[in-house]
Amino acid sequence: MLVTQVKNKLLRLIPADELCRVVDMCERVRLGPRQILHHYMLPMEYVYFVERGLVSVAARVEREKFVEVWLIGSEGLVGAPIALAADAAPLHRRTVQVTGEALRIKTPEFCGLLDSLPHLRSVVDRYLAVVLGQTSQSGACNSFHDIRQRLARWLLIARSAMDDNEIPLTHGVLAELLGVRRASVTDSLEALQTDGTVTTRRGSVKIENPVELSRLCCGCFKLIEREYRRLLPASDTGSDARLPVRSQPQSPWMSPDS
Amino acid sequence: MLVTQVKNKLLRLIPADELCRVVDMCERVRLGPRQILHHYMLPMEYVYFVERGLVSVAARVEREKFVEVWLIGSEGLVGAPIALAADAAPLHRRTVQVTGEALRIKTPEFCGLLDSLPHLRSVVDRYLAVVLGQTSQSGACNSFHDIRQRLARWLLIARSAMDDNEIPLTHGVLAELLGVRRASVTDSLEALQTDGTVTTRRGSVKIENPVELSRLCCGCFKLIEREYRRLLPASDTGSDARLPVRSQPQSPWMSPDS
DNA sequence: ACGTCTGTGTACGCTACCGTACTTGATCTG
DNA sequence: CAGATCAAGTACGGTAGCGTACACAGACGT
Repeated sequence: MLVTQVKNKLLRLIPADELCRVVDMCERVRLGPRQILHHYMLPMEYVYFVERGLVSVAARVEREKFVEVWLIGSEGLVGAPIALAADAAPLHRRTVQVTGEALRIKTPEFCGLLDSLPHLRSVVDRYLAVVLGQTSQSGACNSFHDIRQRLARWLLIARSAMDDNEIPLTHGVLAELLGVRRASVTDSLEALQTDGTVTTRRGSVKIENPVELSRLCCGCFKLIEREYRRLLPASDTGSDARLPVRSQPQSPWMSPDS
Repeated sequence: MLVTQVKNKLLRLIPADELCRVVDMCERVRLGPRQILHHYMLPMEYVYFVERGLVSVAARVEREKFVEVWLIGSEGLVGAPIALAADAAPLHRRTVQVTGEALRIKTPEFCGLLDSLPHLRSVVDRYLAVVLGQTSQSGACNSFHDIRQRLARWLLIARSAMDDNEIPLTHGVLAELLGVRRASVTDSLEALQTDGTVTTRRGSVKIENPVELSRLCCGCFKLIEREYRRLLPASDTGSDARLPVRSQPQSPWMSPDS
């Protein structure tokens, strides 16, 4: 598999030698519509570095009723909590929401790589910190902001995760993910459309004006996005990104920048 | 400091030799009422192993308006996300809600210990997995269940965190934490009181019947509690528990300052 | 072209929860 | 003991979001 074709942003943050080791053990798979990558309360066979598409992680709140808790696109990894405890990811269900593809690797092999590839470990750890921030901020947002703002936040996060302004999902699916009525989504989307920030077609929402949308949204999105950028700065130079020097094994603590 | 007097449940899960190394670098401090252990967006100077009392972690949802995202008692650690990235914990504010005491250690020294004490690392990792589960489940719960159920969940989690049926907080504080009106808390508590599961005094709520309360609550609490027990089984023997460890201490990578 | 299916617009009554604010009761202070 | 302060109970109108339901429209297969 050609390393230079890897699109996953976490993988693109690790140096070429480690990247090769990882990619060698991966297989490229298609993420089919509504495919369940991980069932609720079952062991996780693979972890997936998403290359294209969108995967949602949802918590069970009732018999056969799930609400999304975080979102994974090409900036992330499906199954990251495995890195914290090999048996650590059973509360939630991972479902493909937008088809695409991913590099997948068997869980035990992934754990092995984490132990031998320090940059991979570091990137996954930092990604987990972002997920925790994103999830907790969204959770607070859920209990405080109205549906319109939460929908705006969701669309903006999805846009970042997919690197695409077009989000091919129906109102019904969006409603499920947000844990609200389908009709509420329709109403909110209409309002956003009136503001000129999005347009809708049957089965798809397109973000026309992200900047304006982000202004209409609550502050939660900006906090989440800033956190991602702070902990996982984008590598624009591909797999040859300059990588941070390993140093100061005694004290990796650093003071946050301004 | 006497190692045998350590009450923190995470510390009690690591073997005696590691425990001594940790405790040697800690100082025992009092957690005063309404004390802010970590301000929003500022570097974290210390991490705290809570020995008694209750600390809440809250996300900013508006100018000077915060909503709780998770809860820490003697079963946990204030500042755990530091273990994922030394600069990883700035989105939220940590406030003492119930006075008590804690063992605190300077952040850089904590990071150093993580790299040299594999059992400590393992316990903290697993605790982080629990926090992620708890936070995400609560977030979903926030957008789906009514105030009464969320209050019941909160009380049960607080009870586990404090190991005490008496939760010395006013309705006003509970309302702040849940992100709802003070009057709504009064109403819900009254309902729970009618059911005979709790009693209230001025400035305090006592759980009279945890089993029944947990039945009235949504399923979210049970999921959260089960996850804690699964990943961090209680050590009745003090310090001889065996949890899996990472094979390689490391992770000194720092993000390039931007 | 046809019926069929799935997605979207819209409506209606209902309830949980909100903002506000006033009253009563408990605790502290001088 | 008197007065001040803070917690808790209660009330009331307003509304966001709910469940349900139905009609219409774009897409699709035969």
